Amino acid sequence: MSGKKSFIINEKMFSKYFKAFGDPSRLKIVMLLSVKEMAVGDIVEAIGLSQPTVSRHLGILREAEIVVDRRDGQNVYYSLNKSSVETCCTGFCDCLAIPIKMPHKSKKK
Amino acid sequence: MSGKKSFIINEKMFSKYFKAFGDPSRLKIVMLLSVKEMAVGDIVEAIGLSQPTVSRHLGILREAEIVVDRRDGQNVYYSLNKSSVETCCTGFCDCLAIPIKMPHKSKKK
DNA sequence: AATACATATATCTATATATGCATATATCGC
DNA sequence: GCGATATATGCATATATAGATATATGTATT
Repeated sequence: MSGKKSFIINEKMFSKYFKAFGDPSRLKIVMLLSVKEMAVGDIVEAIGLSQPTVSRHLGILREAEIVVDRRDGQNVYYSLNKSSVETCCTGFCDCLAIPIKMPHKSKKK
Repeated sequence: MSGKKSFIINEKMFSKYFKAFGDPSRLKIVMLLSVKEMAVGDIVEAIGLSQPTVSRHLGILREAEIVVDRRDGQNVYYSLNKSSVETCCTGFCDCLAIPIKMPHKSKKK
C-alpha cells in the first residue's frame, strides 16, 4: 500500500513453503521434476525410498503448491509448479527488500 | 545438458538453507533483520521467545550464512546477509531452470 | 577481581517429522 | 465382477526440532 512492499505475506506462509524445501529427499524430487514430469513409480525408483514415503513427500510438496499432479490411467504424474517457486523466491526477496539480479543477463559477478 | 545449469549445488546445501527458513520464529527474525541490524536483546524483546531460544535460532541462521554477527562491547549485533539470500533464491531458481522475472525493471518473461 | 549485564551453551521435554510395513483406494485389462 | 498394477493412507517408531530453565562464557565497570 505504501509502495515499498507490494504485498504482504506472513511468516507462516513462507515457512510452510520453505519447510517443504527443507528436506533433502523432497529437494531431490524437486530437482527431478524440474527436468521433466514424472510418474510416482519413476520417482520412487530414482529416489531410492519406499513408495509410501515418496508419496508422502509428494503430498507435502503438493499441499505447498510446489508441484501439481494429474492422473493418467493408473499413473499419477507430478510436475514442478515453476511459477509458484518463482513467485516464492522473488516474493520472499521482495519482502526482504533484496534486489534480484538476473543470473543470465550479465556475466559480471 | 552442458550449459543449461551453470553450477551444481547439491540438495544438502539448499535444504540446509531452506530448513533455516522453514521455521516461523526464524522467519520473523529474518524479517526483522531485513529492516535493520539488531542486538540479540532487541530481537528477544521483539520476538517474545526466551533469550536462549532466540540465541539458538540465530545460531542456526548464522551457520546457514543467512545472518552475520558482530560484537560491539557486551552486545552482539545480527544483520541479514542479503547477498547470501539473493544467491540462494536466484541460484535455486537457476538450478531448476526457472526464469526469474524482475519485479520492477522489466515486464517480459 | 568482583559484580553486573549480554549472549551462548547444556540439558531436558514435548512435539513434529521421516520412514517403513501393512493396507486401502483407484484404474486398467480380462 | 476379478486380478494386477499404481498410488495413497493408517499405524508404529525412531529421530529431529523447538522450546524452557539453569548454567557458562564473555565483556564492561567499579
